Amino acid sequence: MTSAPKLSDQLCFAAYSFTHALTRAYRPLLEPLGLTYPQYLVMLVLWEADGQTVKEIGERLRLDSGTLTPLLKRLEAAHYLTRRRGQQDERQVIVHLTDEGRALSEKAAGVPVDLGCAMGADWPEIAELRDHLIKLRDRLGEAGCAIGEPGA
Amino acid sequence: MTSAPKLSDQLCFAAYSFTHALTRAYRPLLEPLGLTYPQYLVMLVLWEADGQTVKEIGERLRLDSGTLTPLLKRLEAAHYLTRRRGQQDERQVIVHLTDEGRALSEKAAGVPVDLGCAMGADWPEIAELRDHLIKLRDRLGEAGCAIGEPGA
DNA sequence: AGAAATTAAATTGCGCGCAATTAATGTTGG
DNA sequence: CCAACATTAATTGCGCGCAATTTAATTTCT
Repeated sequence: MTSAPKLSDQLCFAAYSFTHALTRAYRPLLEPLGLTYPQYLVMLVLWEADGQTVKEIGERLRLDSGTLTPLLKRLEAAHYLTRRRGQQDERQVIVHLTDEGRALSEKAAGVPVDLGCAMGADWPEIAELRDHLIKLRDRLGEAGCAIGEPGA
Repeated sequence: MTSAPKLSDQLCFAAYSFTHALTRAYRPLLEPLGLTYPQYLVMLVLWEADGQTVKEIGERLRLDSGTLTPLLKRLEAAHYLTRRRGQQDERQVIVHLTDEGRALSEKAAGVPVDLGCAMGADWPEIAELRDHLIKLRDRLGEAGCAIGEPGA
């Protein structure tokens, strides 16, 4: 009875330390590109579809404007993208890749390959892991378990 | 050929967003205890074994003194622990729980249960997930794949 | 049309996480 | 013994992540 409840903490720490190990592994790969890992995620989103609003990028990455605004300003200062107010809706800011930002995607092509290699890249296992993580993440988001209420 | 390499990025983002969802889920549970998630991790380590050095805590949690020193100072200011230089080796700082810090472990007993509940708590699945994450984390740490060298 | 509510982004403040450096203590080798 | 080296924490600087607030633009309701 005393050992079972700890398991969720152990999973959480495993995820926590795994994520930090990941961003550490990405660092040397992304440094030549002049990107941090969160900046790389934003570039991935834009490479997939250019011209998104801050809100759209935030929904994709689950980040808010408090995180994204300064991050996007840094990417703008690095000349990888531009930020312009939408003309039909002046509230939103539309983010466009520059030529340099678009070109970066080719230099970044090797990154996921190297990363997969560093992880051992057991492909089916990795796909299964990803699906479990996403399932649990979405379940946490719904918070169907009276979270916030003190435990019995 | 274009879809396979993206998989590692997808796993990384899954882990990244899962970890953030986790700390978000912990927040309302830990707030009544006056702890952040990293602070909770430090307390877990000390509840397991009191009187560890900063280095030992850091090895356990994979954090360095740049992160731990200010964090421990906050926990000291909250009267959950004390920090004293070791007498046989003045370089190291030994961290001891206060009575209040020890007592906190009882108030925190419900946290992993609530968390497990919020995740759906399919126990065997969670154990498997934890083991996979730790295996990949440790594999990344070894970096046996010429990481840091630009990809072909 | 005009007031109230809503939405989007920016701003502020705080706590990590980590690289790089510094300061102080210990250890080792000549 | 003492100089070179190693180890432990602390410090500095920067980039997230997020809660809370603010500002500006748009929508909605009457």
